[in-house]
Amino acid sequence: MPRPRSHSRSALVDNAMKAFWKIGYQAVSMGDLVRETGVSRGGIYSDFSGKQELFHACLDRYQEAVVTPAFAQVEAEDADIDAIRCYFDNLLIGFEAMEGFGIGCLVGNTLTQIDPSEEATHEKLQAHCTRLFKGFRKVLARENGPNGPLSAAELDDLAHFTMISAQGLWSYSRLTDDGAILRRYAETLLASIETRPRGARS
Amino acid sequence: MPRPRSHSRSALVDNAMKAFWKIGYQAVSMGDLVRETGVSRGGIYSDFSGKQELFHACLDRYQEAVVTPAFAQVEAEDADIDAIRCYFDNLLIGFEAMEGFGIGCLVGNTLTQIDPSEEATHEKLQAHCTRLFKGFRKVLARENGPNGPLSAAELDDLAHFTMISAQGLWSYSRLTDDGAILRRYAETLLASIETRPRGARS
DNA sequence: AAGTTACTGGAACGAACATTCCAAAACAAG
DNA sequence: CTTGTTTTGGAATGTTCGTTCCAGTAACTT
Repeated sequence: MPRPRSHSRSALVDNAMKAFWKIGYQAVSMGDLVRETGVSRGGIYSDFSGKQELFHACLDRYQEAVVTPAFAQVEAEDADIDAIRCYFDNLLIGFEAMEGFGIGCLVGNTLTQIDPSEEATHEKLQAHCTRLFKGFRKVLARENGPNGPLSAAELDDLAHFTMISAQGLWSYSRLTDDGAILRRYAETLLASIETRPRGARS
Repeated sequence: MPRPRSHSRSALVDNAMKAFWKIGYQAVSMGDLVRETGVSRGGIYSDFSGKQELFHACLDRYQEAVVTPAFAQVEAEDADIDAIRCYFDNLLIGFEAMEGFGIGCLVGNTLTQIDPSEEATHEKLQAHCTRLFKGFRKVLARENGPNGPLSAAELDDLAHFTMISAQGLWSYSRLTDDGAILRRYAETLLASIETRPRGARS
């Protein structure tokens, strides 16, 4: 007898995520969200207690709908260093396909808009970075092999290096519309990374 | 006969800059600015047409009061690659001296809060990145020498690499309070850069 | 002293905001 | 159809925002 939902919760979150991504957490208004999601104010507030809770759901959705597919090759059990190359290559295909400036990474964008006292949000952002770190770290360790030239601490460093540089790439994609610069950045980065576990230096 | 100013314009901009830096362009309110600068609403509006114009003045002030001193060694006429090392080292001393999370770079923070249609702001951010790029580029070219292993295009790439990575470092300083990770990031970056003009590889 | 200018503190304003509320509409089941 | 439930569009509410305004006061000149 109850009327079923006319809007799906996941479609709501999906569109809201895109709005937060494009416009930014602070700048987006509930009016924007109503327009972009096609769900009424009442509908949104019946599913979420407010803007922040909806945003948290969007951060989770970002992980599963954006990060998981993009990062799948790196997180695969048998991934080698070419998976990292592939990950960056796919990012760049995205940048190059886009006209005008990029919109960056939702996590990176949010990072500069909240202050660390909003702990729940802050922890989600940290979790994202930890996820990337662990993904890279595992691949680099495999590439290094059981008796490779890199110590555990050096693997940590290199994985952090990769993760933070990837964030820099996303961030700079908002500022330049020259995909070639971004591509050469990624190539320089990959060259730096690939040299290491293959034993060119300690 | 006119009464002289009781507040200095540069102190106003200086304090406003800090507020924008800490709290963010979108999140800071005129009330915050009044409190942080100690200048009344009327005083602010008599010097600036509004929040945005004040912010632009703050971006300019950031260049001269923050970037210029921090970057002076790199921009010096006789700078060599140790100047770059020194630049990062000073950044890290700053990170390590700070308790809790960092506040990032005003430019990097702003980058994710405005959309590119605000052209005047966007151009100021691009100018900042160009400045860093040119500073690094000149040092790397000098280090490379007139007949060094790196071509002009490779010098461009490496300078972009350094600049974007520096932005990544600033950005990640907002997310971690572990200065050691940031320091090792910088060391890995410097190791990558230093290998190149010294001819270890083409 | 008077005159002139500059700043303050806060009131006032309209716009925009997040959130709440509800009458009407849409739908499903009987 | 009727009844029960859910969703909608938009009005209403109370807050906060950027901005304007001004009476009072402080500082300087003559």
